[in-house]
Amino acid sequence: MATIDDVAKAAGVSTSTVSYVLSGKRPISAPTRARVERAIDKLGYRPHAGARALASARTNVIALMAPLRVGVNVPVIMQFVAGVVTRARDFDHDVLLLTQDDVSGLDRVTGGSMVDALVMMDIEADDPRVPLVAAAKQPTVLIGLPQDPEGLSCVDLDFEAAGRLAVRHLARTGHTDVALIGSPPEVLQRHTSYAERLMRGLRSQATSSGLTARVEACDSSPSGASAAVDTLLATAPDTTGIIVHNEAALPHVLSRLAERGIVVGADMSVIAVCPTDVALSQRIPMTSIDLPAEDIGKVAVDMVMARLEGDHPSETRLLSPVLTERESSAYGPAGALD
Amino acid sequence: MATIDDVAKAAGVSTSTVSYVLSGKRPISAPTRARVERAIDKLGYRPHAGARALASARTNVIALMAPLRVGVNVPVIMQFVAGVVTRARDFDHDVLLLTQDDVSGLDRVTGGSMVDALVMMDIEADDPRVPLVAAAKQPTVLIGLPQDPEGLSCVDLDFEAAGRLAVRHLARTGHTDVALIGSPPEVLQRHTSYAERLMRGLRSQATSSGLTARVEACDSSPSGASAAVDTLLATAPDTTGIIVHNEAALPHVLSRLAERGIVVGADMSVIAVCPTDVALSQRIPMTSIDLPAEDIGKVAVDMVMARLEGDHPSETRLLSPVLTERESSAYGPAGALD
DNA sequence: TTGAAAGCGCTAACAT
DNA sequence: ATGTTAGCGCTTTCAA
Repeated sequence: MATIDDVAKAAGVSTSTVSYVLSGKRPISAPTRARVERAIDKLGYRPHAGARALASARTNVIALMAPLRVGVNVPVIMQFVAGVVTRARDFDHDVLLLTQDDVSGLDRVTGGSMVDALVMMDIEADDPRVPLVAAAKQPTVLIGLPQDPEGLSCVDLDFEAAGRLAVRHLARTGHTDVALIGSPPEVLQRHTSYAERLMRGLRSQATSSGLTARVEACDSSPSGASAAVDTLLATAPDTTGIIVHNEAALPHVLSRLAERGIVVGADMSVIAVCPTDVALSQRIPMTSIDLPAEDIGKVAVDMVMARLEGDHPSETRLLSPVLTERESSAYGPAGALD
Repeated sequence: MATIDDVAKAAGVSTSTVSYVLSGKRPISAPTRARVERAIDKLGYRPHAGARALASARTNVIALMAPLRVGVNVPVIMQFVAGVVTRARDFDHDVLLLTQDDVSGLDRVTGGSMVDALVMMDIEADDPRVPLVAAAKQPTVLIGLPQDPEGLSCVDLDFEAAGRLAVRHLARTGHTDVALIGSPPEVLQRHTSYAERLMRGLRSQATSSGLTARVEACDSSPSGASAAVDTLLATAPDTTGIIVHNEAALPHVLSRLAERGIVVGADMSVIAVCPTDVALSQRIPMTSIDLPAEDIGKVAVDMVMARLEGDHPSETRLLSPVLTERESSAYGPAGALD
């Protein structure tokens, strides 16, 4: 491998000149620059990442800590990851992938200066990783919210607003008895923040809109989804509006409703909270509140890069939910209220 | 951040002693080792990854190039990724994630010495990435097979054997007219190797077992799956055995068969080629040939590490397919033949 | 506009 | 069993 000295020699300049041609951190005359550039690609020169990191204290790598457990919303996670990786490249950074159950990985990559910054997904209310990254010298952005986001940078869909929006929409379209079919019990037990935030918004809006709102946890399996639907209809037979916040269970919920002879979009209004592509690939196009997973991943990178450049303060950004009406919802028993 | 010199000072030894305590590359007396270790965790010392890479020409990072495009078998990809990441940690390596459409990333990470080795997924017959990695100084393992695997390290399920195995099983259980519902047309157009290999095995076995075998490409959407089923039953109404090699389409294929009043496991035998967890999460437990995605990811790492250590030659490892009978298959019109 | 040279923090050959 | 020291390849002051 050619080194910067080889390039300097070949171009008849000093090593620092080559370095500055590469970094653009000081003006270089056109002819010099040309000679250096020619030497660079004649030799196929690539700066050595380790040497660069050692000298500059910059790695051009960010860490992404993602839940790699198989089974839970994998496609959605991939959308976040894709957003992060794509945007990182825009900032000339690569992505080091860490898994959730490798908490010691945080120490390793931050302490060992392997990365310039971190993005962490799937934050729980009382997440053990948060104190670790708060103590690290690298800036971190969380996708999701811990209990106390004070002093941290976070980004997520505003799930509380999404809960309110969904209920408000159902209320306005004449529904009086609504229900949430939500995350699997395990997710709730871990107090994963998005699940609880959505429930909070839903309950508060139900109260202020004067609706009854029931909540069912829902295992993502077909049988789990069937059970949730059956329980719901047994205990609250007057329900005419369902909010589904569980991508994996959604198709099974719809199947079960169909099996029971309930026509979605007529007898029952169903609003999904999920990425748009998921909403569109169901048996009928779903009225949904978009979970813009890829965008959130990109915003996370934007935020972490901003903190890396200037001394931006930490901030929490909650993206406003957008509801799009499609074919799975209709007016309820009370009719139009607007 | 504490440096190795700080540690040496605190422990009253030389820097090299600290280095050797860390690497275990030469014997250290028990008391010395103890003093060094105490100093290390008193200071919270972490070796600087860049410095280490510069001095040792080892990064302890491997690159994983994975298709991050949303939509195609994402959960299965995640299983491969999980296997790679997990096993890499066993070798004290981290994983740098590259995406397929970032071909220049290969140059960047190899030329810049960012990684010790590479694992590449989703290999196409004439993959443009293959010549690049073949020229790199880092060893590479491909998950999948290019047209000409000569001189390359590859690992995959033996899809050709899987195709044969599936057909042989159907033949033995009395089926005479079988069909493949396979990958989406895009995948076939890219000549993704696994799709073609499975078809080849299926056709050759059909010939030697004297069966008729029809092949349908199949878009992963519900409507694509319905169309494939409908076309199949229209053009080959005597079909009693179907092999499905398309995880995403599988549930929709089963739904369509059910809609048409065809009872899977009685009127129609269906064999799925997919990870076992996918086979088990269908409406009925599927007879399947396992795609051991996580294992394959692990083997890929094992192979790449072996090449990194000794001077192992390149090799291609094809894992033997295993068929497990469950409830989706039964004897066909010709009855038991064994 | 360019060059010289001092590190960055570690590893490993060479000594003892 | 341990210490000394010469790099590894780059960035960035300091000088010109």
